[in-house]
Amino acid sequence: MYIRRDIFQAIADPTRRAIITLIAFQTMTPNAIAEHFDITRQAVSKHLRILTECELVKQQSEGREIYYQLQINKMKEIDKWLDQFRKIWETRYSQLDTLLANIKDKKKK
Amino acid sequence: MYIRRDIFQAIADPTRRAIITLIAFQTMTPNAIAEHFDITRQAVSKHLRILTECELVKQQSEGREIYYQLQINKMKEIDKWLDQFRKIWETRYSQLDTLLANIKDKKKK
DNA sequence: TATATAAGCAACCACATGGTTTCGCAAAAT
DNA sequence: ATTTTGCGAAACCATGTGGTTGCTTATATA
Repeated sequence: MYIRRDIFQAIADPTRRAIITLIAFQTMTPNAIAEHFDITRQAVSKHLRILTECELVKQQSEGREIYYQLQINKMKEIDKWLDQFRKIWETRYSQLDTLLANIKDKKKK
Repeated sequence: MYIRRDIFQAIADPTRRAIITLIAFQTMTPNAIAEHFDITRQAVSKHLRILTECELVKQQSEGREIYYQLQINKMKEIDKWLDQFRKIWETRYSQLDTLLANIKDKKKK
């Protein structure tokens, strides 16, 4: 067993996914984020630490407040990983298209 | 705490991601899969159980062998979740395009 | 200056996770 | 008929995870 702190582990937790969605459009402070959940601010802080560690989120201090911002580019890593499968499902679809075309063709004859 | 057995939790583990990639193109038996890793066949079996539970994988018995097949369509759920962010990063890119266009424009003048 | 507020950190806890070994069972091979 | 093989299930173990409470520090505000 080893310490994993990658983006896939980060998005595994539903609360973390909700936080990501929440701050996707505007930066937010831990307190503001915590208001949306039934967990303590400290728990939110721990989630934000994990998100920060895998660079999904960036801090921005403003006085005693810390605004957290989603690093949307990091999300593309998931998209990139999906690419290998996207190729497959597109192929399968085109095969289905061919199959359907053949059936159509046979009916005509 | 509650039991999570969703696709995001399934792909959180690196070994599980490797298994998914491995069987993406051809069905494989647990033994054949286990040969690719430094873990026991039983450990692979546990991973396959998790993948089966969230319907990422389907079994296909053939005598005493069981072939595991990736349900590629299930992978689209991740793609679907990414959609909300895809919109954002495409907007940011078009904003960047506008910015670059403006700079170009100013140079001309 | 004293106090309230925002946030991180540390210690703690119950339960989840990923691995192992051992076992049992059914199918194939001898 | 006996042995080998392929597999899953169960019990067990160390470590990870997600939450809590309590504390400290820094900035605002009375």
